[in-house]
Amino acid sequence: MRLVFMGTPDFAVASLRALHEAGHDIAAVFTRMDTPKNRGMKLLPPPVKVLALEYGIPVYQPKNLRGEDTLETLRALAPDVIVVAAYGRILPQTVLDVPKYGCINVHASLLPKYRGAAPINAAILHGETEAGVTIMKMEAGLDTGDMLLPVSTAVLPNESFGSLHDRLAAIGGEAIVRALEMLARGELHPVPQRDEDATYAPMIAADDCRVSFERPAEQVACQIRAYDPAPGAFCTLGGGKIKLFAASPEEGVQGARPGAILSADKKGVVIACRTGAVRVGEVQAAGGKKMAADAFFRGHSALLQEDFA
RNA sequence: CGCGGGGUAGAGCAGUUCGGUAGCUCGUCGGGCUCAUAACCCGGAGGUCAUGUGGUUCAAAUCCCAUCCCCGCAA
Repeated sequence: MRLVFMGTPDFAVASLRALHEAGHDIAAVFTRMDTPKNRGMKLLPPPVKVLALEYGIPVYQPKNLRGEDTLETLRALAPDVIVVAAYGRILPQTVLDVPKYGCINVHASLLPKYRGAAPINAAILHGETEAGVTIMKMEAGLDTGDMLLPVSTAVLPNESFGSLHDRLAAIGGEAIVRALEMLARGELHPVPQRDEDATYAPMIAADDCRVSFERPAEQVACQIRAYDPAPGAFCTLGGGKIKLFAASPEEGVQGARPGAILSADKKGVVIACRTGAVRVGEVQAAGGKKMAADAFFRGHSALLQEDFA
């Protein structure tokens, strides 16, 4: 099957690799432009671009997909299908119409739940016990197309975003390869999404990552795990910003002042919430590296007297 | 040249303002105590203070210069 791949971040890399290793003829890879700004203004290529170049696949990084020249390029590539995985751009109808079999998306949720940009974070944030990947037929709406192949996986207890992300990326790679096999055999059966069951997972805003201990411990723990390891849920301690990682609810704590440090040892620091408490295994203060909470407080013992806020 | 914090013992930090004996908590090793322990007591080992064998100085972790590396913010 001759295809064009569109994707940008690490999640898409797994799919690109799987397709390449399955022997598909990947005529070209479309990805976003190198981000010209980082600390020190470094130009960073998207992960998908790095792998594509490694494979010797032509890479295109158009500013948008509406330009006539881009459309011409796509048509000239004559793909049977376009595979999209976290490309980060809405595909206009003109692009959707190019391939014979249309455009197929690898989406990291069990649709119709969590349409949108940050489905994996949303699954953790909402305490889901099941997550997954849905291979879907793309249409003009945002993740609204017919479902072709859903694959689910259990969310482990206290699992963080990073771990689930990597697993779903791998599952996505396997699923898209399988879906293309089924497509070739005419075995794919589109199933419409029930729009009334749909929920959205919008892009993560900086404020989403701010932790408030004036909430139940379960929610606090989910929030911390939803942004672990990146971008990192944060709060303040002793006037400084501090990120929190490796969180789990702590049993048997009640009535403590929210934000108070109840204990700190090798297993982490226990912080009181509105109801219950959370145990945080790792922290990272501004300017510092991520480290075990135990190690952090060994060098900042005065902060043990402060409250998280 | 986007803004900013940092590099000191295996880990985390203090010391740098105002140059003058290398410190703290933990780990580690040895010993003691204990029914026992991640507890407690005593003792020891372990550091070219990121690099330049750079500059200033009688003397630099500390002041000056250059370089490398790590991280937060912003995008």
